[in-house]
Amino acid sequence: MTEREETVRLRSLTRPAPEDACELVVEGIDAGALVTAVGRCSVDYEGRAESTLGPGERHVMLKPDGAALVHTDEGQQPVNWQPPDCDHEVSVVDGQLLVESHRETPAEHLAITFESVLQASAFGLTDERDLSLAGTEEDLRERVLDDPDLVETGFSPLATERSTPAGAVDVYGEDREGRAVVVELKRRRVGPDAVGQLSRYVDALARDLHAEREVRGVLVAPSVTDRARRLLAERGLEFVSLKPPRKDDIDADG
Amino acid sequence: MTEREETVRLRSLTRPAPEDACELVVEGIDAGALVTAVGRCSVDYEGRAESTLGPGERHVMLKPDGAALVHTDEGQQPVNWQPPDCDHEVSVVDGQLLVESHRETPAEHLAITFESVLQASAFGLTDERDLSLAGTEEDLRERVLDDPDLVETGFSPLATERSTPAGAVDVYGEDREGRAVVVELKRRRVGPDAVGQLSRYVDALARDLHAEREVRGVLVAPSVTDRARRLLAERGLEFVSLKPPRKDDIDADG
DNA sequence: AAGTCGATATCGCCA
DNA sequence: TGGCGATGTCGACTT
Repeated sequence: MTEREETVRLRSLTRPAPEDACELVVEGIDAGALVTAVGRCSVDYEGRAESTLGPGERHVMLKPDGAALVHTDEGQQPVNWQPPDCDHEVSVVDGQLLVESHRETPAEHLAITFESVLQASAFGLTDERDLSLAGTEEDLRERVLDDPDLVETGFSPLATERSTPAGAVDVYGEDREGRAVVVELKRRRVGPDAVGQLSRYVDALARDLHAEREVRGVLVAPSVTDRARRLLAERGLEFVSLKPPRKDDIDADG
Repeated sequence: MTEREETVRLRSLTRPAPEDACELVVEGIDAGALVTAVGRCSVDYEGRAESTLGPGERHVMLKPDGAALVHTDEGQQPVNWQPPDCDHEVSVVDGQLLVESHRETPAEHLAITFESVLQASAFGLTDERDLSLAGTEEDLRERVLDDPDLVETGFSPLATERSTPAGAVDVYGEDREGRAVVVELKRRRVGPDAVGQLSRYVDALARDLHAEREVRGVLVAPSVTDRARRLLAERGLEFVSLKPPRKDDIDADG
């Protein structure tokens, strides 16, 4: 006989006593719910670095995959967090709700101590999570492979992610003269770091190929900064202005 | 005459009608509250890239600084978001709660359409926000400046953030022989990118200084990957193993 | 488990 | 405001 148990969609408590908040959070985590607790708390972290955060009112989210987020009223990023696959422990210590999250490799521990809880909620969520994203570097690569002349008339792509001792080259190919060409793609305006990356690949490939073989390096991006342009020139590297396609462009290609 | 208005600490609705959810969210935003809405929704984004996300149950957070976050039940990162300083608009369209967030420079628009709302809350939060963090690259720099012999016996730091045509050098100094030394600091194990960064600085400084002047490059980090070690060797660069101090070490220094 | 690199990276600092 | 680099970056993919 099977007990038909309806998934608990929502449990919520307003200004709960620490023991009641603890029970809701524990049962929510056990049930695979996304749990939130809002209230005045302090946060201590120790792991890859160390941090302490004095008392203040914050929004705490515990996800069923083991992630934890502490958000203040400002900023896109959480002020403290734990990544997915952490173990959450919830308890009441000295009359205060204590939420701890821990993982190994690397060893990291987060402790959130609540002076008071304004609201605690447990949400049973289901999500297909089918995000469709366009305008990435991969889209730019497909654009280049579809029409290599956008890089340069007569350019012939031979491989993507071609490995070198310095890392994998985005697009490797030959120009109309048969010279080796390393293409580094960036979806947005680039600075000196991208030039360094391209330069590394060109150097590594020049060592790998026979010495007499010339290797050209081409940075493909919407634009470059002044400093990046100078570095490109110093190293004999080239730049081609190209943006990742918009969704409409991709559709039109079909 | 001043009306003494107590800050609304918490307003919350369970399974509200779209109109009621809309009112709560609008008034919450106007009051400078952190607003959350949990429910089944679809999300469309257009800006630096483009994305669509089909229906699913998610947690939406609107911060008083203009940030917006859409969290699924998985992952540390939001599936969609807007950065701070965006303008939020809330309305009911075709009987559905619609939350929009927009900014210019760059032009970005986020639209969240709710099929249903499980819970909507507005939290009036106050936070001193005094995060203390240790174990950063800055801590590592202070450790090196306090005891330059940790880099090498006789090393003399002359400047931090010394500018070069390729960017600013973390620590610039001289070795016991009077040779110029570029030190690049990293708080954690490094890969090829850090070698490229150091290499750029050394090249740029060698150009800037008189040609006969030798410029050494030293990467200071806890450890390096194999590939990074090979790249260092190829370019005649050096590595010194050093970690950022823990909080206890910093205290002991005082 | 570790290496490598992209990201709507975000964030802070400085010119 | 844009450039530049750090981040407890995260996340995906490969080895």
